[in-house]
Amino acid sequence: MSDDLTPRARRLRDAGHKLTHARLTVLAALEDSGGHITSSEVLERVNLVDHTIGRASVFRTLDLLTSLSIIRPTYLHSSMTPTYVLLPDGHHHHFICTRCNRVIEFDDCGLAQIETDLEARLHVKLTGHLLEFYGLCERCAAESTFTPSTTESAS
Amino acid sequence: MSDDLTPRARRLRDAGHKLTHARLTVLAALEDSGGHITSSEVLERVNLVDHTIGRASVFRTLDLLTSLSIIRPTYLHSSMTPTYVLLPDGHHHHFICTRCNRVIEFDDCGLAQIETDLEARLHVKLTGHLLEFYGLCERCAAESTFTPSTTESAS
DNA sequence: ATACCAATTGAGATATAGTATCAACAGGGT
DNA sequence: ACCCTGTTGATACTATATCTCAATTGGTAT
Repeated sequence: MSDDLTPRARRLRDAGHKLTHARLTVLAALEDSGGHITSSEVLERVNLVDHTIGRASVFRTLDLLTSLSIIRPTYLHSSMTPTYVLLPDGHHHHFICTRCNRVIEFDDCGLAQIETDLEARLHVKLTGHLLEFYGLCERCAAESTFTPSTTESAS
Repeated sequence: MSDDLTPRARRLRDAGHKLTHARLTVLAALEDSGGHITSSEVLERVNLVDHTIGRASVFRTLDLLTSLSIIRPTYLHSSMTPTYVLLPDGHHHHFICTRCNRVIEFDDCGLAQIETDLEARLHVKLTGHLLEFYGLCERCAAESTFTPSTTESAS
């Protein structure tokens, strides 16, 4: 019963999953990164630590962690690869500039009450949430004040 | 100036983009679907209407619409393909069961005040938001009350 | 209408991401 | 230590998205 596990590792085990080397390595890679990491980056980090871990296991672990609301895939950059965010307390919030892809994170969301209401209303058991705001960051908003595309001077 | 455009088409044009056949077709496909549609499904629908429209244009349009906060990619099923949701009034909210992937949508979110605060605090211009709740739906919650994995017959 | 120009397109080759398969292996309860 | 079952890793394979660039088209000025 060595309980020197990280909280997330414990959640994995408590949900009935084995704490395998591959899974713990993926989890460590995610935690080291601090979140906002793509699957390719996870693959890369995992490979540095132990190149015998297969790609399939990494993807399987990402899916597993997602189903446990430990991480959540989201789109930040291209429409190709998801970026995984850690959900420290089951939730995460950020702002994404849809022009330059800058991400601003923040903590408070004031959704506790809404969550409670929703559980009762939809008869569901919530494990977390992700709140994404998007728009233009300060700089991009200023730039698009001039002209939409190729900032041509209006004569 | 034929203004018999859909509101979303107008937003496209107002943002300085051309209303091309390809773009309008993709937009129509999205609107017909009602949202929660994968890129493959969009491709398929577009192809039915006009098979001369290239894949690249479909993806380009999806990215463009995303950058305008007209749609938003999100993960519902696998970690492979994003599912696009329409953002009718710039926002969207849903609950996703992390076990069976069922999606429950709902309208109210009470985030108007939070949005206003955030704009002032982060000095950004918000165009929309996506609020995802996840957890277990009623049925899945009931099932996992018994045994984690092999829960087949509830006697 | 017509002409013009830049934004946009389409085709498909290419790159990238994720999945399927299955024998071999290892976690963890007994 | 043993066993059972969940899990793994290798790789071939499929699915998905991007790149390139000549050709086209939307929209505006004429």
